[in-house]
Amino acid sequence: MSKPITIADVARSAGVHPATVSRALNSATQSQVSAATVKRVQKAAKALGYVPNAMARSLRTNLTMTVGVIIPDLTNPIFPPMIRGIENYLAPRGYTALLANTDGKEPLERAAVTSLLERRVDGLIIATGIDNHSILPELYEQGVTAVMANRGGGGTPYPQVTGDDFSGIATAVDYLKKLGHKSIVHIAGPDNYSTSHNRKEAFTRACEEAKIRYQVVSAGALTASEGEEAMDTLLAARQSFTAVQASNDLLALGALRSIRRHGLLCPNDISVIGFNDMPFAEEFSPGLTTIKVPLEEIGTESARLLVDAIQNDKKDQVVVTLPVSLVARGSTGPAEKPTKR
Amino acid sequence: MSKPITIADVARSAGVHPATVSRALNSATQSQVSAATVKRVQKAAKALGYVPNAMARSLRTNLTMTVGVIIPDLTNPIFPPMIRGIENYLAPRGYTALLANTDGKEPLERAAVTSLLERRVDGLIIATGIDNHSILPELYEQGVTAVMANRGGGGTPYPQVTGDDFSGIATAVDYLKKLGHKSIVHIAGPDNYSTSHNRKEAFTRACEEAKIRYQVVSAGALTASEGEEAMDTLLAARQSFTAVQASNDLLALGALRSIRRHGLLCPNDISVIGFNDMPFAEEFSPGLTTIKVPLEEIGTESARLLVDAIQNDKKDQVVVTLPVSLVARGSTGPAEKPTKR
DNA sequence: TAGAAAATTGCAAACGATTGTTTTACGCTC
DNA sequence: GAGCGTAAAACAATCGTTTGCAATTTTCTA
Repeated sequence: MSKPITIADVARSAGVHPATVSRALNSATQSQVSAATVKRVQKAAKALGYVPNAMARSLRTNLTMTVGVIIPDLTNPIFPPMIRGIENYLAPRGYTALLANTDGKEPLERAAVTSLLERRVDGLIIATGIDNHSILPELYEQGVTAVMANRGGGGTPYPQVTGDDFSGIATAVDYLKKLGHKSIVHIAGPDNYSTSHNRKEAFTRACEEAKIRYQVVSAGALTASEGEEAMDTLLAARQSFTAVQASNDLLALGALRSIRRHGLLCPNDISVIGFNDMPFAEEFSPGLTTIKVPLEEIGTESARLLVDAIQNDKKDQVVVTLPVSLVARGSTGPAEKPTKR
Repeated sequence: MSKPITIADVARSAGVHPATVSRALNSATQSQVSAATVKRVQKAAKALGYVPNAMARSLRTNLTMTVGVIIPDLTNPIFPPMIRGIENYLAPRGYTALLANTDGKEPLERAAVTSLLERRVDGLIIATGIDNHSILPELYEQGVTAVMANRGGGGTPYPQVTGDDFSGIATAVDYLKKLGHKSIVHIAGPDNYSTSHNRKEAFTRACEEAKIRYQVVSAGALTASEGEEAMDTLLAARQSFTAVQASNDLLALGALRSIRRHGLLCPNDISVIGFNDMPFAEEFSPGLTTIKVPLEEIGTESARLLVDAIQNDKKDQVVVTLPVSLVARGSTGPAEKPTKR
């Protein structure tokens, strides 16, 4: 930031041409330079504290070795593990991830995408949930390489990586059924999130197949407070149900709060089961039974697909569905347990 | 990625010189161009789908409008709020944050810093805790603009933004004293983290001033499992204490687990109080009494200082200490409550 | 209406790397 | 010792912008 050392400075100091410095410092072209000069150049570079200018390089090579990651909200605990997975795959391969938070708002998402495209990212990993806005087709048309993580492709043939929502929900419903529950409720998220939509669909299907009485309520957003509100209205209506399956763990958390606030006991009065197995779900009170989604693996796999698409110019739509599993904790128990109510 | 539209294409299409396009599209220089041509250029740019190349621009202007953010571990829940604060300040000012995870390991941190410097970030926000490694002085010597978030400057005069560890600990100790506790334990983090160190110091000082019997044990890392282990050994030694104050909430969480596993009750047998008020601390069982640190504000403030330093070339060491407050929840209660043990 | 001032626009040189194409130098063979 | 092949280094163009300066046009002013 004070004294910018360029390749020309190094060249002068080593007594060679800039082109030779460039070749000597790049492992792919080092063979074109005699071992002696490589040594000399490296020494000079180190002595001067030369730091290559990635922008100048990218301008010339048309490669930024940079990947944009678009997420709705970093404070939602399911994302950090995904990002970790992404970075774990990317870093050893020389790529850097550029994170962009969008709060799930379309204008912010547009701005983020624009900013990333201006920076000429080599590709995009998109994890924001909203399905129906127009960005995706636009991107696809522009020829932008991208992968969808934990969301659908919004009509585009982009590769997708998700957890297995259908089997997860089926497992949850089955588990509740085995515990003796005969009437259960699904707290769904907004329907324009592909995961919310899928889970809701999976739920109704699973219940019908299992011949269990069910009911679906919708929360306005995937947050604890929305979950709490949904449960409040459910309890106020004094519906008869003994278990709740929520579209994600935050909604389930809200449900737990509401149950507690109404003086009821979980799981004695109502069992609750979430989805995702977000960090700290086991610390809830009671510990949350949920469907474990391999979040970090979703990240890794997305990154893998993206790098593959970038490097091999692949265009085929791959859909990777990762297996999920039930984690039983304290928030679920047998129905009709002999208790007050 | 398919057809790169450049400023020259726009110029041709609008029938003007590239320089005019550049000026017409940049709000700072728009005044130098007639309103009519601005319109024409903008229309042409939109029609062609022109996306400016940020790298070419940066190369010329020597400004990337980019800030590097170095954190040890994104999955530690105290960081997402900080990052949110940073981005909230940065985004409206045209800056983009580049995140780098380092896992707290020095080699990874070096690699991250290198990568960021190659990308010519305008400045760095550093939130990794380890105090004694040599990167900081090197950076300072190189003239790199940086701000320390939630950590010390490691001997450099970089600006710092932290929560008020001393008053926070004092408040916690005072609170425990008022509850009647007469012997308390501090679970400290690694001593080379400036916050751990400060909190430990603050603790011993506060206890001595309050004339309370105290004891300090050290955890190997700031994780729940280390906290659990520390508490295990404490309980195994059957020390006489009625309250624990942990260096951060994760350690406190570990303590809660250990207490539960030993068949003891919190707060009846032992009170626990954490530090940070990380997200979901209130969901623990019992809800964790802790010292609330304004994490998001730390982020905002760090970003503010950094942008200030970048734009005004400031070099003075500012130290911002933000006020903290006690949040009382279920994990603390009166000492000597008439209960088993 | 000539001439000067002001407003536009065009020109061309950077910024710092990479890389295809020479040029130079060296070591052999015959 | 001339000719040739090859290795090593140099040359120069290029990537897409921005911006100081010059050239041109427009707008005033007297």
